[in-house]
Amino acid sequence: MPAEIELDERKQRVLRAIVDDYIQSAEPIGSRTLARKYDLGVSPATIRNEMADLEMLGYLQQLHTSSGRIPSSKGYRFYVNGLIPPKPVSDAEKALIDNWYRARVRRIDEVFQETARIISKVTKNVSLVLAPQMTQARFRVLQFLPLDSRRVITVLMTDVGFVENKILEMPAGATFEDFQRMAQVINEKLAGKTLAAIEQKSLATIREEIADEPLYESALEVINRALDSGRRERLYLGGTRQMLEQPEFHDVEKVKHTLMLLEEEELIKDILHAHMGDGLEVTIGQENEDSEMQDSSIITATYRLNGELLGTIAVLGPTRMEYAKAMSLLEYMNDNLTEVIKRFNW
Amino acid sequence: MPAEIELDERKQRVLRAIVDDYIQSAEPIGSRTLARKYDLGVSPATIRNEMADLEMLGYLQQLHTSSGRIPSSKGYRFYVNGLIPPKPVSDAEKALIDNWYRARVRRIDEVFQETARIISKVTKNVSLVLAPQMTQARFRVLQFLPLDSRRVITVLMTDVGFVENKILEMPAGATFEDFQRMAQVINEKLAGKTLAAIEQKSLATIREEIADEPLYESALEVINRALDSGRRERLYLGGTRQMLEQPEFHDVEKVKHTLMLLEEEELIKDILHAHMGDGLEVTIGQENEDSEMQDSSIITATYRLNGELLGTIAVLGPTRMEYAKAMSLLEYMNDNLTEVIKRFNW
DNA sequence: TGTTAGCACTCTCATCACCTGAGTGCTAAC
DNA sequence: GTTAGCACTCAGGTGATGAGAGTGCTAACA
Repeated sequence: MPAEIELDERKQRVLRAIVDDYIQSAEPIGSRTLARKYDLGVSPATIRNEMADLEMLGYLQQLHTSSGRIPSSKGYRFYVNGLIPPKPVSDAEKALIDNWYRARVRRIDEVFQETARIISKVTKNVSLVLAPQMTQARFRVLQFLPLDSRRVITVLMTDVGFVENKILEMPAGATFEDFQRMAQVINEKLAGKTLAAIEQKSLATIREEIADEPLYESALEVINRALDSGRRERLYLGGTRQMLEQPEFHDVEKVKHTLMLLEEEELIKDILHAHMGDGLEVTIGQENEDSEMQDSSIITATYRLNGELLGTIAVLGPTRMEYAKAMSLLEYMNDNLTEVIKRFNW
Repeated sequence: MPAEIELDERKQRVLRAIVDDYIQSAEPIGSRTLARKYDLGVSPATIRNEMADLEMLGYLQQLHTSSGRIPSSKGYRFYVNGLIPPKPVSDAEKALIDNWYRARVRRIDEVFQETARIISKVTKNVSLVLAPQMTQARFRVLQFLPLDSRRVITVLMTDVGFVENKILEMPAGATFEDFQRMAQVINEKLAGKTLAAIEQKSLATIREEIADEPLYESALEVINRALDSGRRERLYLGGTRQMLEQPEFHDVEKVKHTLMLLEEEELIKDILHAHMGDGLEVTIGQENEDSEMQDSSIITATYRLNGELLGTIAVLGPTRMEYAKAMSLLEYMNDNLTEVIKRFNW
């Protein structure tokens, strides 16, 4: 039976009023106060009946016999799918956000850090930003630069300006020319390849060719290191302070629990990956597969550049969350992020 | 009147027992329980008299008429100066710490991040690590590398491998040779100078000389940016989760307060600078000048390399803190940090 | 037949009185 | 100088009480 038939128009109005109110107040609400605060055109008794029905159908729940109702995961889901009032990001907020970026962002990683910060600041919840892998970046050049008589700086660059560098000690017999030769071989082999395409095989052939050079091990290490950190997706967090504003976290134990969860970087990344799709995705309470997340909701948005999937931004909070606000903010930040990244000549 | 005369031996023993106990339990303690738990050789009544004296002299304080005593700032001070039981870092802990560094640290900034993490993990308090400025690093070379027909990568290096890089768009008429020429001028002027020594004056002369080159503004911007981030001391924080373990932070408001304080990066840096001296410094509760810190203690240690002041590491927590443990840990981390930094060819 | 008023009932939460336990200061005896 | 004893204080737990917000059910009404 489709949802449209399951809930008639009045039930929907009641449900919406309850969710709206609970999102604001974090308190269960009963029929009388609901009738007083919202103009539903019917008496508390009628609302009571509707509420009883809604509870039967699983949209509401009651903490104990005589307290008001609160929305269940199913209730929030219905609300998000159909009842949610639009709450677009205001022009003033947009201007604020733009300025913020301009003032604070200089390096590319700061883009992600600031994005996380902004999201948490506005939503007063934890924000997650998964920065893109750089496996699609192309190997540009490996350079050795003499530092002094016994040391060289190694610099590896890709076409997005991603740079890995290390200082190497020259062994006794080596000269700077040895390094130059070695660099030439490496550059010929790897130039233009994506980091993803540089596999052990191509490294092995290089290894053979330069095996008699001094320090060839170190040179390969620099490359490997660049590959490693290029493959690594970085996760940026924000809002571990802001979340304390939510009444849900007035209990220190809950705070601890959430912080523990957030420390599991791999787990968080997995969750974000699972939601990586197109556009906005909202996962509410018990819809989460992970048992740790059953009383949290997470909203994710995937950002792309030229059609290519780059990463994900997300808001994580209690199921009682300002979905409308968070959703439109994520949507805006998503577009914005793409723009900002473009500015960085990604 | 010197402290040695002010407190006779028995008073000292009583004070020490009280501080030891309070550091463990976080509860005020009274004469009877004190007599039961610690073998002081006298009756509760006698202890009561001593405690009354200690309170008169300002070493103890009472929250209300009939609860036990807790140490005052002055009490902690006396304890730290003379009564503190040595609590050296065990060999097992040392091994653990070493492994930790080895497993997690690859880049130089990770050294500081991990140091902060270790300190907070062991002390269950907030840790602060102020990383050294790089103003003493020497300008090594500015390089332009062609990326494609319209873009170049700019890389600026110092003798400690500190690298700043940016991708520049080439304007219509410019050629790569223009950049090479420009780089030559800049390198001649700046090579070997410390970042601190590169002032507006020398930049101005360069500006004059290359003013007719395309994109000279961008080149100078890269240099300026390197100077900026070289001058900036980075602050690493750790333990905002661990601090929740302390009973002092069972109240969410306190947590908020501390997190707010920690967000004031400049303030924190000022505080660390103020304590930058030689060796270990302990500042207890009301000894802090900042009014926000009156019920916190901070222990700082300054690390150096070849006699040169590099930075500061610190533990920040409630006045009730395991001073002995924190102090010996900081001392050890201090030495350790110097060693690790050396390994990075700083 | 759907809506509403009324009523009895439930449950949480705040308040108050009360008691207990841990602590104190003071005094007198050892 | 030390200690036992005693009267006193105060925080925190326990239990009773009542208010307030909520419910479900029934009967009356349009």
